[in-house]
Amino acid sequence: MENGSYICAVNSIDMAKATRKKKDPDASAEEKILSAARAVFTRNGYAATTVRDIAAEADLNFSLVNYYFRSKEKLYDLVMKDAIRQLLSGIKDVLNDVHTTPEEKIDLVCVGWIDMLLVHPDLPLFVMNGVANSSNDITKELVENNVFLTSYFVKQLMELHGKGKLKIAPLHLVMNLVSMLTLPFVARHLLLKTGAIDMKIFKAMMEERKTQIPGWIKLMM
Amino acid sequence: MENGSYICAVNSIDMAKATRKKKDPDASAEEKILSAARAVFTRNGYAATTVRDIAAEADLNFSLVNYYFRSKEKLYDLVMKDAIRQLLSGIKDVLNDVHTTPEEKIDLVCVGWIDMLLVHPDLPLFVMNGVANSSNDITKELVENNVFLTSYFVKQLMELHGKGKLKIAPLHLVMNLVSMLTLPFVARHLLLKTGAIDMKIFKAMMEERKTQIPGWIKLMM
DNA sequence: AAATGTATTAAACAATTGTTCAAAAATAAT
DNA sequence: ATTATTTTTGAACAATTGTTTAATACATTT
Repeated sequence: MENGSYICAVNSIDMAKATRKKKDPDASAEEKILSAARAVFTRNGYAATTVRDIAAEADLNFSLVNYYFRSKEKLYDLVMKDAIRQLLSGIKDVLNDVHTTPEEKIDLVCVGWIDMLLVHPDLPLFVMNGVANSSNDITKELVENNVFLTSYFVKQLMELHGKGKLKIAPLHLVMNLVSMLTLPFVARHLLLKTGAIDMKIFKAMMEERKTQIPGWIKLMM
Repeated sequence: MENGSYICAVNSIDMAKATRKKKDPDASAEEKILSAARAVFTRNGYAATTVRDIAAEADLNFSLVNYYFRSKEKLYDLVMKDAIRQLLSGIKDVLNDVHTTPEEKIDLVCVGWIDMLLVHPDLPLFVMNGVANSSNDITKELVENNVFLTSYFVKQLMELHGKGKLKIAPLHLVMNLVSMLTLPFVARHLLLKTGAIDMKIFKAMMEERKTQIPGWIKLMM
């Protein structure tokens, strides 16, 4: 890293922190804060989260949050960028594989996406809120992990659509796929709080959808 | 009523500015605060909204907010309950109509729901956030407008499903319907900010989906 | 052991928050 | 016109916020 870069040297105090050597094997404080921030931000959102909440979750003095991450906002941006990557980067690889058919991609995405959401069910709502009022930094992360129009999957679909071998418009197909995969997780509190279903049934349904959604999508094709 | 209630269009940035100026001078202070609260809460959420923000939006002294509504939280509960009603009560009537077939209900719900969301595109995300950390009062409003398991529509579907005249499980059908209708609005900032599509294309696609979603759903049946 | 650098703590900071309250202004009732 | 009631205002409040800073504890290097 360019320690001596004059641009960085302007703010020497901040840079000392930013370029701090992590040779210490006991860097658990920074890690603990980051993972605590992930938990609290995801649970309560940016505005409802305090620096002291994060420190309490990490069981550390609250000054350490600013010591390691300089500000609440910078820490949030970090967490949000990770969340976006977690949400999108997985399906990005699948959809850009040149050796699989569109049908195979759909099968893989459905299983992978739902498996991921079963582990991180709050991620979609968290990211959607973050995107709504996003900084330039976050928008950049979005573009880099964008998968909706630039993927090889969509390219394959557009080719089929041009030949008349695909009924549905590619963008509608992607919308339907993402919608059916994601919204149940976003809206699950509504189902659970009203007593419509319980958590056990919800999980079972999501397991079913791993194989059913590909079938429904293929009916549209 | 319906003067200051959720007046905003799909292009929330432009419309928010346009409608912010022309406030009804004849509206009472209480009404002005309520409609201002609707706008600010829906835009920024509960925690990021201050009583002074609401008063500024209503162009009134900030003490009047507590004078008329006793507390920020009570005002928020009021707005949230209205939002839930706005979101769910419409489709509730359609789905409980004993004189229409399931197919007819699907047609009506798709048009009505998308028309509503084109006028109030921020409503789903706002309500989903509200449900996630909801009070008993709000949960009650949810149950009363619950439509997912108690509706006549689902009853019709379960009867067909029992007779083997419906392939898809009723609950999955409802999930798919609501998902395909709603998620594009929740996730639209992601599409817009990445430059995948612009607002004009988005609106056009939503118009298409009014008639296409019923077709796709019927393929699953 | 001494010196140096890093990690952690506690205290303090100004700014902002929701809420209250008494006085003032406006309106209604007598 | 005088009184009574309601509406509006501005100031004040205690609590909480993110951030900074100086002092302390710990670790590593010399």
